[in-house]
Amino acid sequence: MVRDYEGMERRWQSKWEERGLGRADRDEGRPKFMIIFAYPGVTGFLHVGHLRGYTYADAIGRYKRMEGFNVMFPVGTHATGNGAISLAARVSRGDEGFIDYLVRNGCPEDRLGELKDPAGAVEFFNSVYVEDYWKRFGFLADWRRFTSTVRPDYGKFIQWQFRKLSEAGLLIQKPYFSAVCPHCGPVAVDASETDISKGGGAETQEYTLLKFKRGGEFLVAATLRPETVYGQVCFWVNPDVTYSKIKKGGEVWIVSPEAERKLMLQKDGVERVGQIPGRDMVGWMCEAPMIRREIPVLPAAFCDPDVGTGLVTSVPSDAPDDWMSLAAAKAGAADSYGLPQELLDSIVPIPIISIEGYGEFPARDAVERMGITGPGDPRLDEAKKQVYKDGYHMGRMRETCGPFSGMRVEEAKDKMRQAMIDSGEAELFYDLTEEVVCRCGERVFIKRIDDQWFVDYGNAELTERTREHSRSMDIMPPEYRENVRGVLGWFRERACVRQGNWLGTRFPFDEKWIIEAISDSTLYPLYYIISIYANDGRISPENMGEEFFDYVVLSRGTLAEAAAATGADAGVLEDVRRDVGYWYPLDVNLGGKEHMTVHFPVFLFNHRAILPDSMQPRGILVNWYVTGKKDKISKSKGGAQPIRGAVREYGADGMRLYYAHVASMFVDVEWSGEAVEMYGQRLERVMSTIEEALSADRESPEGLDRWLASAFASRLEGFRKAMDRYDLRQASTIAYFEMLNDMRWYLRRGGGSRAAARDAARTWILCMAPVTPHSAEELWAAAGFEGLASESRLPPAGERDGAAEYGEELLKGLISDVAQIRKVAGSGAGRIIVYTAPSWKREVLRIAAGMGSVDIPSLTKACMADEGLRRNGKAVSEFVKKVAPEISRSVIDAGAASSLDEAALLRSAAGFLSAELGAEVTVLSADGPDLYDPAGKSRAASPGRPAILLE
RNA sequence: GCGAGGGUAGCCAAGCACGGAAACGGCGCAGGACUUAGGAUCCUGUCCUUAGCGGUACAAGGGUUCGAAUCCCUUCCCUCGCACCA
Repeated sequence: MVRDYEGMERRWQSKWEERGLGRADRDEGRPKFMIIFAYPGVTGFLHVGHLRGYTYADAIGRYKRMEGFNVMFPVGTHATGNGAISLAARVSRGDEGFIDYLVRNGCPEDRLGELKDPAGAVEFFNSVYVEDYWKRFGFLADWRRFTSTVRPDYGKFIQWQFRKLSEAGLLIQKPYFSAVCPHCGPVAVDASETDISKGGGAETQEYTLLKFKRGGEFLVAATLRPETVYGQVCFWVNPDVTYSKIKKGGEVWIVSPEAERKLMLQKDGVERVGQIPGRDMVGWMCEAPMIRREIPVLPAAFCDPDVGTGLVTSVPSDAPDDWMSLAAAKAGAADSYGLPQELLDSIVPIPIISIEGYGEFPARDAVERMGITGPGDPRLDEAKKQVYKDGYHMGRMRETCGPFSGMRVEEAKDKMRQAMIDSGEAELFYDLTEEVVCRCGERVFIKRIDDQWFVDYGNAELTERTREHSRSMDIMPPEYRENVRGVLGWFRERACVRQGNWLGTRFPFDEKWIIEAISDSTLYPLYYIISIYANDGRISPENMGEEFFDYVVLSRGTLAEAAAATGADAGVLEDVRRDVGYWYPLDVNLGGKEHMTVHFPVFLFNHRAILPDSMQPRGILVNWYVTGKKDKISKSKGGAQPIRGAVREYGADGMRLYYAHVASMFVDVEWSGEAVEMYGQRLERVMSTIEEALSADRESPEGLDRWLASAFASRLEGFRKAMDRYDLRQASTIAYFEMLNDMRWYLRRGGGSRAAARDAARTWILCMAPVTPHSAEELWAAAGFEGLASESRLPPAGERDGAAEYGEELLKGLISDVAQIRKVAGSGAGRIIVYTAPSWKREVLRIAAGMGSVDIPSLTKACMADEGLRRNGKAVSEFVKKVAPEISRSVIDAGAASSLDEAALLRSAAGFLSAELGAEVTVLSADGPDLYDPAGKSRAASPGRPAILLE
C-alpha cells in the first residue's frame, strides 16, 4: 500500500495544533517536565544530521506527556554573531554559488531580496526552521514561546544576565589579542570562512620576541622556540629587505616593515624613526639574549618579512632551515659580502636538546633522512614541523643549557620564555600563520584590545560549586558525566564581548561592546518561560529592566515595588514569577557532542552563578552526529541531503524512526538513504500488521489470548524502562520489532479474538506515538479509539502469565529444533513424533521451584525425599546434575516448566504444528504405556525441551 | 604530549555502569511460501561440527572467577577534543 505521507502528516499536525497539545501552561496540579535542544545558529539551511537530536527531544517530550507530565518543549534560534550578516552580504553581492545553494535548498527566487538584509535573513530562516523542519517533523513544541537571540526582549534578558554576573564578581577586564579587520572589527578566523575571504586555516601563534643588542639598538627576532636560545650561533637577515627602525618604549628596534605594522597594533607608542637595508646589516655582531654571547649577522633568503619580524635567530642544531642555510653560507653563498672565512668557520652548532631517535643535531638528522640538500627545498617546512613536534613532546634539555639542563622541553620552554621576559630580553607577540583577508578585502591582523571583558569561569569557588552540582545531575552518556567535571576544571576566563559588525545584545556596562555568541546562549532555557509574555504583548521590552527579572526570576523585592519599577501590570508580573517557579529547573538540555567542551560547561556555570539551588538544571543529554560519506555533512559545505527533499521522500515518521533506532544516541552514524527507506518499510509493516490485528474477529486457541496480553505487558514494561533512561533505540526495538514479532506470532498461531487483539494494539500504538506520532494517530483513528494517541496516557503495567509465555516459547523452540534437525538430516520427514518429558522430571522441577536457591546436592537430596522419585534414583540424580545449574542460572523457569501441561498444549497445537512443519505431528508422552520409540529418543525429553523423532 | 572514547560474526550495530544459554536488531546472503512476475510481503536458515543436547568464539595475550564480550594487567591498532566554534 502506498500512503500519502505528506497528507497524513499535515492532517495530524493540524489536529495537534487545534487541540493545543504543544502548548505548555502552568498547572500546579500536574508534575512538569521541561526539555530543550540547543537551538541552532542561523547560518543557512540545516541538514538531515541536525534533526537527529531534535527528534530525540520531541520523542522524549511526547513520552513524558503520555506519562502524565505537563511538558514544555520550546524552540528558538541563535542569531548572534555575523552569520546572518555575512549571509546577507553574500546575497547582496550576488555570490552565484551561494545563491544556487539557497535555491537548491528551496529558497524561492522572489524572496532572495529579503535575504540581503541581515534581519530579513534571520526572519527568513526562523520561519524555515519552524515551518519546514520542526513542524514538518511533527514536533509538539510550544510555538508561542519561540524566541531568537536578536530580539529586543531577549536582549533585555541577556543584559540582566550580565548584571547578575557582575553582581557575583565574575566580570573582569584585561588585555586580549584578537583577529581584527581594520574596517569591520574583530572577525572569526575559522574553516567556515564566514567572516573572511582568505585564510580560514590560519591559527594565532604566540611568538617570543628576542632582543639582540647592538650598540644602542636592538635587532628583534621572533621565535616559536624560546627553549633553543642556548643553541644560538648566528643571526639571519634578508639582504633584499629594507628594515624599519622603530621606537618602542625608549628603545630602538629593527624589524621588517610588515612586523612594524603588526607591532603597532599590539604595543604602545611604536613609531618609525628610520630605515636600514638588510644588506647593510650583514656582518654585524650582536649580543644574543640569555646566553649573552656575541654572534654574527649572516644573509639568508628564507627570512620572510611577513613572518615574525623578518629577522631570525639561528639555531642550526634544531632548526632544519638554519642548518641548511649555515651550510650554504659556509660553502660560499655569503662570499659577496666579504665576510672573513675564519668567522664563518668559527660558527659551529651547539647540541642543546636530546631526543630519542635523534643524534646530537636533530636538524641534521631530519634533513638527511628526508634527503634535503639545499636551503630552498620546500620540504624544509615539513622537516621543521617534525623536529619541533618530536623535540617538544619527547626532548630533554642537554647539559649545555645552564640552569635548564635536564628539564623536559615542554617545561623548559615556558620557564625560559618567562626568564627572558622578566629580564627584559624578550616580549610576546602574536601573529597569524597565514595571510587572512576580511570579506571587505582588508588584511586581518592580531590586535591588542586593552579593555576586553571576560567572564571569570576560572573562579575557584564557582568551579567547585558547579562541579558539585553536576554530580547530582542526570548526564548522558555516562562518560561525559565524569568528563564534564574535568572540563569545568580547566575552564578559564572567557572573552565575553566583542566589537565590530555583529548581531547581538549590547553589553550593559559599555554599549560599544556586543555580547558574544556563547555568553548569550547558555542561561536562555529560562527565558522560554518568559518569552511568551513578550511575544503576545503582555510585557514589552521597556518593562524588562533589571527589577523585572530580579522579581520574576529571583523573587527579589515585593510585587508592588516591582510593578512600580517596571511599569508592568502587577497581575502579569505575578504570573511570570509563578511560571518561573513552576517550570524551572530545566529537566533536559539536549545538544550535539560539539557542545561538550563549550556550551554545556558554560550552561552549568551560568546557572550556578546566577540562580538559586532550586533552579539548577537536572539533566544533559548529548547526541552524536549523522555524518556524510566522507566527512561531516556540515552546514557550510552545503552538500548535505536537504531536509525538505528527504522528508518528502521518506516521510517524517520514517526519518524519525531511523534516527531513533539506527544506532545508540552516542555514536556517529553515516547517513544512508537506503537505511531510511528500510525504516519506512519497517513502519509500513508495523502498520499493516496492526491493521490486520484490528480487523481480527475469530476465536483464538486456548490460552493464546492470555499469552498475547502477557507478552505485551512485558514489552510495555521494557518500553517504559528504556524510555525512562532516554534509550530511544531500545524502546524502538521493542515497539517496532518485538511487538511486531509477537503480534505476528499471535496471528500465525490462529489468534484473533477481537478484544485481545484490540487491547494489544492499543498498547502498541501508544508505544509508537513518541517516535512515529503520525502513523500512530492514523492507526488510533482507524481503530476507533477515543481522542488522539498523542494526548492519551500510556496504560498501566499489565499482568504477566509465566505459563502462557513459557508455552509459546516451547512451540517456537520445537519448530526451530525440527528445522535444525531437518537441515542436518537432509530430507524432510513424513511424520514427526514429539515426546514430552515424563512426569517425574516435571516433579523434579516442581520441587526445585519450591526451593530458594538450587544446587546439585540440595536438589538431589530434596528429590530423594520423595518416594516416587527415589524409585527412579539413578535417572533422577543424572537429570538433577544437568538441570540444577540451568535453574540456578535461571536458564529454565522451573515454576512455569513444572506447572504447564506440555502434552496438552502440544496436542492442542498439533494442527498448527502440522501446518507449520508440513508434516503430520504426533505427540506422545515419554512415560506413556507401550511407547512407540524405535530410536530411543524419548529419554532425552525434558520439560521445555521435548524429544523429537523424524521418520 | 595531555584528556577522552573505541576495536563484537560479510557489513552496520546492541550488550559492557549490576559478570551467567552463540551473543538484540537491521542490511546482505541462501532455501521455501504466496504470486503472471517481483526490487513487495511472510516463514526458515546464515561460526565449525552434528538428527536438535557438542566445540570454538566478541582486536591479541595473560589473570581473577564455578562462570567474562562484560572485572584486572600487558601489547597492537583506530577515532575524537585540546578552547573562544550554538
